[in-house]
Amino acid sequence: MKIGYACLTVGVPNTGMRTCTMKNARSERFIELIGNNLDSLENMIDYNIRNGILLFRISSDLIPFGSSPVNSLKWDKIFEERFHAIGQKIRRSGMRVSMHPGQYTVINSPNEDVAKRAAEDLEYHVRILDCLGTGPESKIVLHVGGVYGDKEEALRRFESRYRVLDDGIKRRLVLENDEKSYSIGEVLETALKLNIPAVYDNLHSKVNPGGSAGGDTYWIEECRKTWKAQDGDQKIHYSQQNHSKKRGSHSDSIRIGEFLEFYGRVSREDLDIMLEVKDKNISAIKCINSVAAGKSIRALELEWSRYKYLVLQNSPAAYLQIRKLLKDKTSYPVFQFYRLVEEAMMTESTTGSSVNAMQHVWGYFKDVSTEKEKYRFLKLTEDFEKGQAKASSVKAFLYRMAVKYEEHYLLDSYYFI
DNA sequence: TGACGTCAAGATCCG
DNA sequence: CGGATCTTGACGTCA
Repeated sequence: MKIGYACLTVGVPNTGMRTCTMKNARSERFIELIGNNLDSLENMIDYNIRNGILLFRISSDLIPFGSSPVNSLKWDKIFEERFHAIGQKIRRSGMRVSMHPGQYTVINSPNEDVAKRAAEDLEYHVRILDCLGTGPESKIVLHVGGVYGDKEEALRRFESRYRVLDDGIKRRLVLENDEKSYSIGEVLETALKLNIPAVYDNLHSKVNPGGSAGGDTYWIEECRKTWKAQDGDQKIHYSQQNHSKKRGSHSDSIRIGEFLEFYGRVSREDLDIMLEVKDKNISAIKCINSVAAGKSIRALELEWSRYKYLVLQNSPAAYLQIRKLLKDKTSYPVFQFYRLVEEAMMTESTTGSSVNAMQHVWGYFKDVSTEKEKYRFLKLTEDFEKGQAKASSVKAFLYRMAVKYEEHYLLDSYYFI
């Protein structure tokens, strides 16, 4: 059982994907960007290994214009060794990586040109995974596509287009239900017919349940039948509704109570859960810690070191409660811990509590900073208290200080995200 | 023709 | 000048 996250790692330096616009699309630029992106990928993989995250989706942005004729670079050859080194880390750690072309890769389009580009895009994704040397359990997730006024016909077109895809694509391709057009029931029908593993997405299914009823456990059980031995463990997507956005929008963070309720119903050793959530790795660690019974409290102390100044900023009351909660070193009060963190995140910070947190962070620099820096901090906090400066400006300054004085404890903090 | 979603590049504004 | 903030780009479907 693995829990993971998609594409980007938040709050970790040098993990960003860079790209360029069409008008800057030149080989030299590509080489520079790909080099940067492979470094970022490696940093994300390293981070995942350090944090026990063994399920990860690699961003499609790894190679700029990777599936476009604009990029004719032999990037697989040029960066062969880099791919190999990163692939080795993935394989040796037992990490399972996947990819997921976006909503614009449409294999069943009536437009032949669109379908052809979609197939090329799938080839691009396969090439990345092949370069990394990952096995057939390393999947590429795809949606069925559009409806075009005739779903039967659109499904038939998906079928015929699928049949002529390369075997290299077929051994990795898996089909996911979407929130608009193809419900999990419809996806399953096609998946069974074409022998493609089906990925159940709980939120998509809630928004687009299709005709037949059936809950999470029912559909996961049905999808399980489409996963063969060589496909690896069954994989699902899990996300939660963002209540302040439109239906189907992913939440900023995973609400732990809601997750554990779901997990309690569906969990099994041979099921992998890919989280789709805005705060990515942060929620992944939260969920991993929460389902690990009897982990050492050190795991929570590590989490506390990342959350504490953010909690202090929003809710000094929660801050004190968590400190109390973590006093008993023989306990593992993971649920209460994350509930208190969530409570703090829902609390609006006051000017006073914000300044208090800023001063706690400043404490790291009090003795090492220059006079100019001391003055700057004083001025910034005064301005903030008078409403003449934003909290983000003060925090940006504190972050630069943390970088300059290499305060790793602070650099790992969620306070700056 | 614009909304949809996603992210960063690119442009512009501000002190 | 640097940092913060707004706009654009790249993709295909659908109203």
